[in-house]
Amino acid sequence: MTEMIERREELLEKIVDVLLARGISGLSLRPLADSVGSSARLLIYHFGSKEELLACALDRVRSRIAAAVGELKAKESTASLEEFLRMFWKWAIQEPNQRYFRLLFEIDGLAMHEGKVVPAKARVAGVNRWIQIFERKVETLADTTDGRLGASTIILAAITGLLHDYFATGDLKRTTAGLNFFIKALSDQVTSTARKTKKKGR
Amino acid sequence: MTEMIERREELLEKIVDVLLARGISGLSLRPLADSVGSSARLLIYHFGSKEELLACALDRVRSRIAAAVGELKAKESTASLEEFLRMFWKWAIQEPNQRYFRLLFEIDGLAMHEGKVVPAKARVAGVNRWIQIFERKVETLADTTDGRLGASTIILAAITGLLHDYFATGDLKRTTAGLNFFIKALSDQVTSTARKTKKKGR
DNA sequence: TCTTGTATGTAACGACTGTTTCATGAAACA
DNA sequence: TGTTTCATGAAACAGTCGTTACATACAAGA
Repeated sequence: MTEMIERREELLEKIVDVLLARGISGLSLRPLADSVGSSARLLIYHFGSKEELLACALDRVRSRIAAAVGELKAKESTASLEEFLRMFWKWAIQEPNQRYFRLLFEIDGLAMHEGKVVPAKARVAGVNRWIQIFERKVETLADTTDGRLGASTIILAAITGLLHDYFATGDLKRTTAGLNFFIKALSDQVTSTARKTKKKGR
Repeated sequence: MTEMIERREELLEKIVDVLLARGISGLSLRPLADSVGSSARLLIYHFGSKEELLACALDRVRSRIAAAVGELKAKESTASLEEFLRMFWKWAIQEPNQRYFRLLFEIDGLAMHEGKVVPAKARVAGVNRWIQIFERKVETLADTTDGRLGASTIILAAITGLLHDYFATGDLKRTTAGLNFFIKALSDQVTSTARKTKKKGR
């Protein structure tokens, strides 16, 4: 009983590694099985079907990411938004974290059309749904809930877009320049919001 | 001779339509052929191989996009950066233009790992490489070439990220709020840059 | 009229897909 | 010891993949 679950977990970790290294599209059972030292027969035996296997593996990926992001957040909990953005960027483009985002981008890309290539469950792991990372950092940026939601959204979008750009072009200098420009614009927003808030006497 | 090319062009247009509607991943010859009223045999006959076919089709996609973007740019050539960004957003999320971006996101996603799923040629069509769209609009945002490159990069990244977000979540209200926040931050940058430039006596 | 080249259909090829069937070994439990 | 359960391998299944061989029209040029 426990042994079976253990073997499953063991396989799952290896599968996740393969997924992170080689991506999900075009992945088929036999080569995957070879990579993890197993057989297609056994993968089906342990997971029931390929779809279930992928669902489990991607769930595991999400857990890994959540844990890694949680660590980063805890470590930088006292950082300002600007500092945190720089930390996050630096963290996101370095291995092995970069692989997480590459895989998420791939999954989001596959979900752009209605095909059933990626199991439905997996989509919840997409790059979006990350808004809450910045939730406590944007309080100085806007004085309404809607404003703060917009601020979180654009911050996530900017980071997402910059990562997307960097992964596709490999141009670290230009993308970092983009981040710097963004952070500068945000800082100015902070001061102007602070000024406005003070003026309103809040 | 001409007839053969004509038939090829005819097929190509239909293939592009299918590509835009259904995406590229998992697309195989026989179903594609059915959709365009042909046969796998003939697709190979006309294009030599599936890879060549996809390369041609994606090149055609890129042409269509370039033409559409060219029109938009010409129409809004006198618009300010802020106006242009709103126009571009409105234009990008409406059909049929939305399909272009969905396909580009899918292709970029597939290119995140080294698989040969997408023909090499196709990658030049990615969402990046669009920097020059904003090249003449960012002059007021920074006073150095590097600064302007950073500005273009973050503008493209923000739009890219917002589109990515909208396509994945369908949340138009929040993503539009994000765009508004971004445009406001940009406007403030414009005025502060203008102030600085004036102060410098340029 | 005969030849030649273009267009198309039918069928097949070999490789690969996810999955299943059957067999067997080993271990745990009665 | 006998029975049952779990783990694994070998092989096959039915289907799809991109591609090709073969046959056959039809049209144009000699």
